[in-house]
Amino acid sequence: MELDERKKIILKAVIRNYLETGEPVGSRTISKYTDLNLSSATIRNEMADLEEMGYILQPHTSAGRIPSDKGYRFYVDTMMEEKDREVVELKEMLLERQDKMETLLKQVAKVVAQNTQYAAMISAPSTHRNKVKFIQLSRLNATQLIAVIVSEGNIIKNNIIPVAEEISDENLLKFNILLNTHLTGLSMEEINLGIIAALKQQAGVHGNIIGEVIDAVGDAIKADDDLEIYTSGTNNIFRYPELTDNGKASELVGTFEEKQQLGTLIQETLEDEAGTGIQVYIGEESPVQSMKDCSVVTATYELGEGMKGTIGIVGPKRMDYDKVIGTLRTIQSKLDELYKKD
Amino acid sequence: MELDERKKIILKAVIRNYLETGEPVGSRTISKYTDLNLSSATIRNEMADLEEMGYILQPHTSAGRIPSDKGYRFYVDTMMEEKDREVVELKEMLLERQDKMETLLKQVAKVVAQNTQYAAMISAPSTHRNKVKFIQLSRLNATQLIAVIVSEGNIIKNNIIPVAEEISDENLLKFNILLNTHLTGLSMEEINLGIIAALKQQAGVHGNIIGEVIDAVGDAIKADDDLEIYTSGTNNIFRYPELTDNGKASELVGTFEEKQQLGTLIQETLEDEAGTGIQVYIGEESPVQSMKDCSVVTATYELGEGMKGTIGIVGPKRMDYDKVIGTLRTIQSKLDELYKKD
DNA sequence: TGTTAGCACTCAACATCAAGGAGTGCTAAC
DNA sequence: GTTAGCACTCCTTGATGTTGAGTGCTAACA
Repeated sequence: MELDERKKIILKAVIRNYLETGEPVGSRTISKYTDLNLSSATIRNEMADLEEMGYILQPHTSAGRIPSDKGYRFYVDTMMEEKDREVVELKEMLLERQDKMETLLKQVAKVVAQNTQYAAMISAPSTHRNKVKFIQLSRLNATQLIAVIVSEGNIIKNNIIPVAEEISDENLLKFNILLNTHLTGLSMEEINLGIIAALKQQAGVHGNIIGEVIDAVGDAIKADDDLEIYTSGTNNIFRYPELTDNGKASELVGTFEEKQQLGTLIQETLEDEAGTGIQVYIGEESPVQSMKDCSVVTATYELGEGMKGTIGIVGPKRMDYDKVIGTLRTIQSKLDELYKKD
Repeated sequence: MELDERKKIILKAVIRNYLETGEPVGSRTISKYTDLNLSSATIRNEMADLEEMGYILQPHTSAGRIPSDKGYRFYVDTMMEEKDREVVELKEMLLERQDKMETLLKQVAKVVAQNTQYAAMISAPSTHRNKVKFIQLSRLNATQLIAVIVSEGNIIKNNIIPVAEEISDENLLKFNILLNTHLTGLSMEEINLGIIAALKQQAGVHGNIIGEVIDAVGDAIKADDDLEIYTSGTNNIFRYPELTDNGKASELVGTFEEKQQLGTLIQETLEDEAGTGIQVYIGEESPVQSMKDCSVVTATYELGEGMKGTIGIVGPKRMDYDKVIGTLRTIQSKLDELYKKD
């Protein structure tokens, strides 16, 4: 069977109505709601077809129809074609320039959650392809050095390095020059074994310390990998009974607190990124188990120079996709602007 | 009326039974449960007295009794007298020495939550009374300095300082010596206007920059105040219907995510600290609105030298106070040990 | 051939009602 | 002071009926 024009109109009407009310929608409603001028009986026949085709389903025999995952998918796809540039006015949107990346991200998550009334999460931009901008070793005391590593985007990392023997001021200065000349401007991937060997050689007798230092630098960089994710509006899930019934709330709250599983979502988004960087996971499509009853919309944002992160919105399948996608687009561009002012 | 010995026994029996079952407990149950050898009728009379005195209450006319806040308070107080040193075996307790304070705290929260099956939170130890150990200014580029401040306990803070005019290497070195000689060993409160004025004077022409630097140092220290709190096991609240019915879950989850309100709890605990550093807030006693239906047990822990933080456990009023307090005691001593190995 | 009116049917939701039972308060007897 | 007995309360549970929204099917219509 084919999804002809009339079926499409009816399907959209069913979905749109369900998004608004959250109640199963019947044939009579559609008959009045659309301007097709068809009787409820005709609509019923079409709806039976749509059900057979898997776009809608009945919670029980004598109830109206609700969209299936496949139905939502159809809706999202056609909707995204139609209004690709819908601008959404954000209430109380205040994203000031923040020194601290952490504060900025928390703020973004909060704004997104408040505007959409769904749960929001945001991952810190990966520093993966980031370049080292500045390294400094200082002596904290006889047995400890402190390494400060600054990368593009002014992400600062510290690490305390224990050392066996004391290092003279002279050597410390030498190390600093050595490290900065050799490592500045390199991305983390580019610091390979060859460079490390060369550094060790030039460090002479204190070569072993250079080893420890490089390890520490590696540590500092890896530490960033262990997903910094901020969430906001987790409690918005309680607005939607279908997410919180039957103990589902517990799982979802757990996922949002643990953040580990959110990482897989972020990962997935970053990997198969489409043109606009916005993706919609409906129900079973979601890579996260606890979100099989939700829809998840993710967007990659960019703070320039490959500093990519992900924003995610989690809500019921009957979420307001228009608004959510619009909000994410707006946020994307706001973040873009923010960086350009730099 | 007086709370005589028999009444105490009955009250305790009621509470203990209610802690186990979560159901209102009737006179017949108590008559069998205790070894008082009293008939249910006698118990009934006593229970009527206890209700009049406000220790227990009836959900409805023909139901058994449940403890009131006052009842719980009595129970907790007498219980804490009796077994002040109960040792609780912690399952899977693995607190390894962690370089990163953050990782350690998250781990503690997780261990506590898993062991007690309640929601747990932990605040980072305050660096308030902490002493400056090391300050270093470095030049990031022509217009930016980076300040690294290390305090006792190796808490590291960074701050980027924008500067109008470029500073020579020579001056930078001078500044560093100046800052370290004057500020090292001082607590944050001790850095007063007098010292700042003296520093500015000695800095000469670049005095204004010193001002900015001090401000940044202040910033770095204040930044720590904005409560680093980690939570774990928030979803444990779903184990207890009395915490999640009627939309209460939403509020609680919100509180745990926002963390701001948890701050007041932490604050309160740190302020009126008793001997053992453990406090119990039952129902209305809690300073946090959303926890008026919960009990909260908090404990201050110490990582030596005035580095005090707070651990909190949030659960239903019918929580297993014995176990919770035992767990907190154990954690307290483990953390103490951990620091001593330093 | 597509559309529609009509009708019997289904089923969740809701209200009503009775039975069961846990527990109480009170009274009178021990 | 303690206890047995009894009437009473009120939640809980399950059964029963009613309502209403919505369906599928059929036959008639354009």
